[in-house]
Amino acid sequence: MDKKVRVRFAPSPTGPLHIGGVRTALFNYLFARQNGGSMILRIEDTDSNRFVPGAEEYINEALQWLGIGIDEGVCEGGNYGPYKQSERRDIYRKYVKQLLEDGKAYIAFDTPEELDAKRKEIANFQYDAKTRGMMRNSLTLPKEEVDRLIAAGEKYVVRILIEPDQEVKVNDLIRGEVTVNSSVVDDKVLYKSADDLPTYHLANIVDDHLMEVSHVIRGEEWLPSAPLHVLLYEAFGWKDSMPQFVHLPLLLKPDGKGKLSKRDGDRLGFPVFPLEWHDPVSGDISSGYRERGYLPQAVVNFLALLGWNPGTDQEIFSMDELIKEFSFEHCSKKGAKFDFEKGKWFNHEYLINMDDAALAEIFKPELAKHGVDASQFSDEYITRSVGMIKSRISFVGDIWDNAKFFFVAPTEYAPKDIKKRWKEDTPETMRRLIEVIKGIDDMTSANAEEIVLGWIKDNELHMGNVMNAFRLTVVGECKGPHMFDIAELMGKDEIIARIERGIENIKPVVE
RNA sequence: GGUGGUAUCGUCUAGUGGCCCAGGACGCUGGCCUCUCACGCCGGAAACCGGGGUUCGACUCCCCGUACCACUACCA
Repeated sequence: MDKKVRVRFAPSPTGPLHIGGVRTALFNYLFARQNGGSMILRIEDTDSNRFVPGAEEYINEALQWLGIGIDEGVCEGGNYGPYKQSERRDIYRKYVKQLLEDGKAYIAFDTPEELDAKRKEIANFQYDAKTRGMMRNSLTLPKEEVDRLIAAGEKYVVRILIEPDQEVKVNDLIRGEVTVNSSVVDDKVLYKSADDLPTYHLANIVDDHLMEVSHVIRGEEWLPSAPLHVLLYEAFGWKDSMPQFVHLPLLLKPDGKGKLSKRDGDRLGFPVFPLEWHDPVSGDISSGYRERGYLPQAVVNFLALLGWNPGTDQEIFSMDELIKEFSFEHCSKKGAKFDFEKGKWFNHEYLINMDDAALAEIFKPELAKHGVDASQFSDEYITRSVGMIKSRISFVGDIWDNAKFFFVAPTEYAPKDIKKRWKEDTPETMRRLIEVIKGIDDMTSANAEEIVLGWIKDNELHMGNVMNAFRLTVVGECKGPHMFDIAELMGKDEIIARIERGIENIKPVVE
């Protein structure tokens, strides 16, 4: 009885894909994969005024980066194309005509100015059964006049004819049945002759029907127009094959009120776009998760948990696990405030659990960016160094800050650590330490540690002071991995050289 | 203003009438570990919007109020 699952993600190419849109795409994808269905990418470019060059390419690249696969679309092809609405004019024209002929819609000549005037004149003005009798349309004008106006090239729109006082029921998989009285839905514009294009509402219904979409999974902002869509399916006589509706809760601002917007990212300092976006008109650059050093799996995982939960305590999910566990029953009805700190934590988790060698590959370009020739170091050396520091980073970009000492000897030493750990007698102690290290044959971490610590103990030196001064000369500051692990990896010569440089360059802070 | 939706720790959330004097996670915080910074481990503070019902029993069901969100374009 159930038809094949076919879902669509239908963005408008009016700018970069917003993170909320990404979440919608993700849920569509998860549901499609879970049910062995198809994921369609449809470009809704029915507003010629808002077209932005590059936006469509951006959408494709972003979805690809995140691993949200598309089965049918402009790039992928498919049997239900074209997948770009601006290329479907002929189709829409045919269905507009059908509606007109069936008396389900009518032609209206009211100009935007006339409508504005009416809205000012009448409180809560709405183009509907109560008001259309006083407007300029094919219901009030004689047929000859209508024909004359059209022939004269007068711009017009086609509006749906809504029967008042009908109970319209929208069945939503997350919210249950929502009932609205048709008297509050207006005679929406379905088609505008000015650009020979339908509006979203008409195009959406026609395309979903023709593309045999089984589930319309979209943001909650569409819920208020869902009754109109139901009425459109009825007007076309497609009620029986109408798709199942699912309205996802919105992504909200972290602070304050309202939907998450581009501005919030700028204001609060986190990306609201998956990829960096260069606005072709304003030249503005908006930061992206990818460029910020996020792993796509972490972004996906984080987004999935915004509005959905597994019903268990598990929080880390691979895409495959999400596909397996996802369900609308466990989707929240409530909008979710976007919490950047939690997103950061997810990335940290993914970085920590990442294979050291894989992380090293990601890090190599960063090395080059900082003027380090990666070929100077063996893969093993790079791999082991990132392995040692990965527990203290949240982003790919943090690797360099934490691991640079493995590749470049410190030239500056942290003043606050000098103050705390570099005393008058420290240089002498460090000279003695060099002698001790020179005597170590096997620099393996545990062995070197035993010898050095034994020396500290036998000479009744202060463990914290000696070790931190040692660390200061090698790392440049008092932080980082276990000292003897560092020493093992860098080798005896390099360690001794660094201690010598430290003795020469570090001057005690005199107060 | 109108219509619709939603309402559990600061945030994401579990909870589908008794298992809840409400569980997990992020963040915050005390401690342990320790040569440092992290990680890790052990602890802590922190919530059922208000009022009426229904019921032997409500975080859970109903109603009212309140708050918040969305929509209210020839944009999507």
